[in-house]
Amino acid sequence: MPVFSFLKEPDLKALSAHVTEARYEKGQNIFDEGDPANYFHVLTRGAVKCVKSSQGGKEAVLKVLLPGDLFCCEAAVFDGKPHPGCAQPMGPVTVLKIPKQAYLKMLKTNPAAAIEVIKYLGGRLNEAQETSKTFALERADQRIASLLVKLAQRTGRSSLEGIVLTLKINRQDIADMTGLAVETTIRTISKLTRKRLIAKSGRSLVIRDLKGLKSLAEGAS
Amino acid sequence: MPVFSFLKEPDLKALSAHVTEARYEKGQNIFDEGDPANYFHVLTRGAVKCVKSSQGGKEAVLKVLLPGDLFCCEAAVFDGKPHPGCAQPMGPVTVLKIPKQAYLKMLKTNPAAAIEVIKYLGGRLNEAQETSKTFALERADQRIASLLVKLAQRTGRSSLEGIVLTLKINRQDIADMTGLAVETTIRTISKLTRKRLIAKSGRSLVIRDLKGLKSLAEGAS
DNA sequence: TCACAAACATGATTTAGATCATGTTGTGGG
DNA sequence: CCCACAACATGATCTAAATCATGTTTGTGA
Repeated sequence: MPVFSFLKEPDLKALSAHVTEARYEKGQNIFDEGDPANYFHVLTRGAVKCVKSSQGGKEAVLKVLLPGDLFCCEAAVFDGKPHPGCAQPMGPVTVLKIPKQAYLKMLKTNPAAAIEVIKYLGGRLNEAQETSKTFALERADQRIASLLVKLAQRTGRSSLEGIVLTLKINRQDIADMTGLAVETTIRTISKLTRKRLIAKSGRSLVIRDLKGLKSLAEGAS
Repeated sequence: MPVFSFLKEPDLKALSAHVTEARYEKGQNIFDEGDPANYFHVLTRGAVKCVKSSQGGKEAVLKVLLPGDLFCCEAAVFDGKPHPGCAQPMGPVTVLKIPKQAYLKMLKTNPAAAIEVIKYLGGRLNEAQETSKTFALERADQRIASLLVKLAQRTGRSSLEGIVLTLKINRQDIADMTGLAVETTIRTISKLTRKRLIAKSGRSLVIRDLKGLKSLAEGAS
C-alpha cells in the first residue's frame, strides 16, 4: 500500500496491532449511509464506489476508489456523526480497517504520515471541486469525455487498440458518476464510438483517441 | 483565527516569523488560475470566492471562504503545479500568507496542527461531495434552497424577521454557486419570496422559514 | 440630483436532456 | 443449450431550465 510506504518499521508494528484486514463482495456494503464511522480504511484490492442516494431512489457515485485509496479518512471529523454516504464494493475487495483512535494516535506520533494524509486529502478536495465545476458548466458529452479521460489515467492499461479501461463498470455507473440519465449516457457513448474516440474490446472500453477525448472534454463540440 | 488556536506559544512564534498579513480589495485577485502556488493562506477578515471558469466565459463558484477558513491548504500537493482556480475577494479582505516551506515545517513539528488541518480538509471534502450530489441530482429550487440553508448556517445572524444573511452576495454569485443561469436564479428566488420562505431586508436576504427551506432542499416540491 | 450602470425582473422561445416505451443483445445459472 | 434477467440500444415525447429579448428598479459617482 503506497500510502503507508513512508512509515518507519516501529510505527508500522505499533499500527499493525490494530489493523485488521477485511474482505467484501459485491452487494455487501462496507458501510451504509448513516452508519457510525468508527474506522479509517485503506483499499488494498478491488474497486469500491462511494454512493449517496436521494429520496427519489437516484444515486450519485461520488468517487470510485482503487487500491491505495484512503477512505473515511475524514473519519476524524465525523466525531460521533454517521457516514455521509455508503461504500459499495464493485467486485471482491480487500480493505484494511484501522480504529479511529489508533489512526489518530498514529497521525500524532508520525508527522510524515499526517502530511501524507494532508496531501492525499488536498488532492481529493481538488478532484471533487473539479467534478463540481464539470457538473455546473459542462454538457453531457463533455462530462462523459472527462470521466473517461480520468478513468484512463487511473485504470488504463496500454494496448495495441489503445488504452484499455481495466475497471469493470457499466452504463448505469457512468450515468451515476456524471449526473446523467442512463439513456443519455448510452447515447453519448454510442456517439463517441461512432466518432472513433472509443471502442469496445471484449467487455471493456478502449480509449482509441485520448487527445480527441481530452479536447472534447475541454469544450470542442 | 480559530484554526491556529491549538498552537503552543513557541510554535506560534516560530511560525509568525514567516507569516505575512496582506490586504486585498474586490477586483484584485489573491491569485489567479494558473499562478504558481507558493503560499498557504488563512482568511482573517472579509469573504473570498474560489472561482473556476470555462472557455465559454462562464464561472463556477466552488466555495465562499469566510474568516477562519484555510485556503490553498492543499498547496502541499501542488508540488510545482499551478493554482487550479482563482481567489476573488468579495470586498476588502485580510489574509495571512505562510510560505509553503514554513507551513510544511510547522506541520512536521506540530502534529496537533496537522490533525487539525486533516479535520478541516476532511470537512471540506465532505462539503464538496455534498455539493456534487446536489448538482447531480437536484432541481433548481432545491439547489437554491440548499445553498440558502448553508449560508444561513455559516453567515446567518438571528433577528426579529428571521435569519439575516450577512454575506453581501448577488444573484449572479448565487447562480455561479448553483450552476444555474441568472434568470433561473432570479425567478427561483422570487418564487421562494412569494412562498414566504425568504424575504429581503434592506439589501440582504432574510430566511423567514428555515424549516420550510430545509424541507424544500430535501425534495418537497 | 441627475445620469448611467449594475442588478433585478419577467415574458417568449428554444433546447438539451429526462422520461417513457419498446426492442435487442448479451450472459450466467440450471 | 436454453431460459431468464440484466445490460445495452433507440425512437418518441415531454419538460425544466437555458437563452433571448426587453423592461424596471436600485444604487452610485460626477
